[in-house]
Amino acid sequence: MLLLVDGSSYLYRAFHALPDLRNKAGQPTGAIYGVINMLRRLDADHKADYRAVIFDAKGKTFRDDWYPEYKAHRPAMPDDLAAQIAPLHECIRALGWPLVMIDGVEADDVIGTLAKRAAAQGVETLVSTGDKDLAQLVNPQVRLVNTMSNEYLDEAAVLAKFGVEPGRIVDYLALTGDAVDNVPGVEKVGPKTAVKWLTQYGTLDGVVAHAAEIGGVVGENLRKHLEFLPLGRRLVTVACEVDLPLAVKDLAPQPPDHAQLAALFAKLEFKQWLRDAEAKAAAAAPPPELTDGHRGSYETLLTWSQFEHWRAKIEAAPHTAFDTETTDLDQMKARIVGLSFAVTPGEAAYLPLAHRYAGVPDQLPFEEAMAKLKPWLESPQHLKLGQHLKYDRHVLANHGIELRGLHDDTLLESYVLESDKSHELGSLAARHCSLATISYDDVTGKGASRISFAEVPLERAGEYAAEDADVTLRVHEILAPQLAAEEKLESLYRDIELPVSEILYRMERNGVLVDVFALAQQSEELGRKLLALEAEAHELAGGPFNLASPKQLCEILFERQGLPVLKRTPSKAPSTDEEVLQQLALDYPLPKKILEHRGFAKLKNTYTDKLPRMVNAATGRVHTCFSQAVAVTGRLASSEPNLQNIPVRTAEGRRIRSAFIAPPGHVLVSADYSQVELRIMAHLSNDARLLDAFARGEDVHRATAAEIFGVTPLEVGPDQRRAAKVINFGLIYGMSAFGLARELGLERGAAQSYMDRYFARYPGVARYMDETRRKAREAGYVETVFGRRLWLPEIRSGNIGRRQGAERAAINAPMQGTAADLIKLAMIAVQGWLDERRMGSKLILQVHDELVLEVPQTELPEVREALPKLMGGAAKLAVPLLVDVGVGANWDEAH
DNA sequence: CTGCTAGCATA
DNA sequence: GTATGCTAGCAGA
Repeated sequence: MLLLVDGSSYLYRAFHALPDLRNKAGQPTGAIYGVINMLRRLDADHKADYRAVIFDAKGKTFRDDWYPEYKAHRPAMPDDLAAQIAPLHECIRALGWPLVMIDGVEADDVIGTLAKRAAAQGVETLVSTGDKDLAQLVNPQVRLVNTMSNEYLDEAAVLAKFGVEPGRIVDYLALTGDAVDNVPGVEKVGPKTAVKWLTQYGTLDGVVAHAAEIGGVVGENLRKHLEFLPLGRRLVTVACEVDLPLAVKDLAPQPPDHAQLAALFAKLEFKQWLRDAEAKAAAAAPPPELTDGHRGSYETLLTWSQFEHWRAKIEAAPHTAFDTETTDLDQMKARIVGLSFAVTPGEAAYLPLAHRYAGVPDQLPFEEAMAKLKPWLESPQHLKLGQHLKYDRHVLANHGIELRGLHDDTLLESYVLESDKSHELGSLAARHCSLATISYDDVTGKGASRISFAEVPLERAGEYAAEDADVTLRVHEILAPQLAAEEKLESLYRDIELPVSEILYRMERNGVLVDVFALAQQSEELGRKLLALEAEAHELAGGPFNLASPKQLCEILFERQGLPVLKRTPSKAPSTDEEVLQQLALDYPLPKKILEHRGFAKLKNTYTDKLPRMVNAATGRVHTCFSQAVAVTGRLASSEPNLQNIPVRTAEGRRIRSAFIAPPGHVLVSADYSQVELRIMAHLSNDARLLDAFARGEDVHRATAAEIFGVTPLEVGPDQRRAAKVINFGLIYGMSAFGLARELGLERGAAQSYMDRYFARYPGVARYMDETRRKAREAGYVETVFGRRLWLPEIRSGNIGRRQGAERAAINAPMQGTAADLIKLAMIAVQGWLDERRMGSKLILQVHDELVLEVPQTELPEVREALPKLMGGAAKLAVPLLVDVGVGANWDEAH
């Protein structure tokens, strides 16, 4: 398909139709905006094999020779329009549209000629124009579209619109005239009369032949105009045989030059398109050339004299990047294989201590070397930096060494600067230093054939390990100044993340005691229940199938039993998720069994079977790993095992929770913030009514229900409170009326009216939501109360779904993120207090708004009293922070 | 053996 | 309708 755009016609229309846009320099930009906008729409709507934008060129045309008055009445082009032509042409070319402008030939004639040639080659043409004259070109191979009104004209549509088919449009125009081009028609003859005459007499020639028969003033006018009519007809006829210095095949779309577009849009101040172009330019740009010529001064330390030389270096250095190589990725089990150090960029050393393979060269004796390094590693005065030092801290602890002087961690530097990017050292090296690094997988292999680092040949190991230390130092030297330039981010990093990293290390090390026997017992009971349910399900299904297979389940439910499909998965398969089964269970027996089976299977497979296997043989406890740099909002994540999703909602689930126990003489204490995200919403939005509700210590869901339903708090019924609770949570998640309706089982309109009433009663919240979306759009990020930045790269996406997703994340992130900051501050306060008093109580878990401690009985009164104060006082917000404390022999009781 | 989907546990 | 991590099943290597 050939797509031809009548640039001249749109340029004039955009200039007059659009408001007087200007950039800061005062240059007019409205017409450019209008035309580009249209081209972008065309681009999105049509996949053209060939395309061009055609403009009138300067210079006289053959029509001027025929008729000196042609277009003569036109006022000179306004300066503000003339000024937009050159930049518009640049934009069009940068967009990858061939631009055609031929001296002495009008745009219409270029279009007509190209369309005709295309048809001869069997190529269909779509002409985008705002000019009705071009209707004469329409035929089975040529259509018109007015991209401003989205009106398409094929032959039938031309007939319907004008009353004559395309072939007689020139006759029609000769009669009516064309005011735009100053071609006069018959006086007093408009569309109606022209069509009437043409219908009656066939063609213009027919009309002329019968001119004498037409009565009235218009007949008189026609006869006066007879002499001019042939010229008029020639003037309005588009020439389809002009000489063109190009062919249809020259009009293939070019790839857009996003960098050039970004430069143009920046100057014109088309901000949204600028973002888009920048993003695409970045994506399209060849990745920066990565250098790996930075090795060379890497030394492998195999003699005492080499060792002492480097020991002197790190003793004297203001700070040293260091890294450990180990036997295991499990931080509680890993043993040291070697250590690497770097003090100046490009210079690093690897100290191999425990490589074991056939023919390995002699290494320095492990114990002796570690003993000599221990004072430096434990010295708070000697500053260390590294990548993910929490891991190295564990590894050293496994050898009885307590790392001190931890000054910087590139993982956390990167996380605070750009939480949404990868913080893996190789990515940091590529992103910030344009360095290609050796990956761990390259060195050890991966999957089943992965070898232990101890088996990696010294030469290869030395390259890899020394490079790690070197690159860590280089990345730090790039990131540290970036942090230093942003006071809040620097404080977030140094005053929150670094101290929290140490606390997390201690929590992981503490671990949590699990009643393995109780879990085993529960596993067995669950196993029996599962078998029974499986048998019943097979009975109901009329044959055996795997209840855990959604695919097989679909077959049974929707094909064999013919149950209605209520929902589909993103891949269009019928969904069998909990919501669907719950609905089906109202009418059929099998879904109920599946639901029960699913629930028990989840508990058994994920928890009661797994947790006992995660108990560390040496400590007898479960040691989760808290990830400090994976959640974009600033939250922690827990894995291996995840102890932040231990069941709590069902009785059977809580039984698992009750297997998390305190050792003899101790209790578990759980302290959680009450409705912390809603309180943060009150703080951020500064909404008077919401602040007041919290200040008075009201039940906030009840208060919300009273406002929405227009009753007193005492009159609020349970369903009303429940609805208000859903709304309050929905607000935190950036929910729409659609989502609310689904959740509450209401009509969309009813949900909307709830939301309208909410926002009417809490106008500060409405304002805050709008403001947050605006800020996200303009800055590309939103912030927590403590200045943590949450980047939203998709907030300006052209894809509506992605953009709305980013908007919801923008609403949620400041609340979730502030809550995350807050509990981190609380952890620092609590741990500081425990340390100061040399308490035996230990922090063992954090679950987003809850801290769990293992507390000696003797310390219970003190801890119980202190926790709410420490956590509640972690930050001064515009609302009180309420903390609920529970105590028990196990986590379930404490909760 | 690896990567994907569906489903589900938590805040 | 936000943020995570983990499981089983399954398809393609």
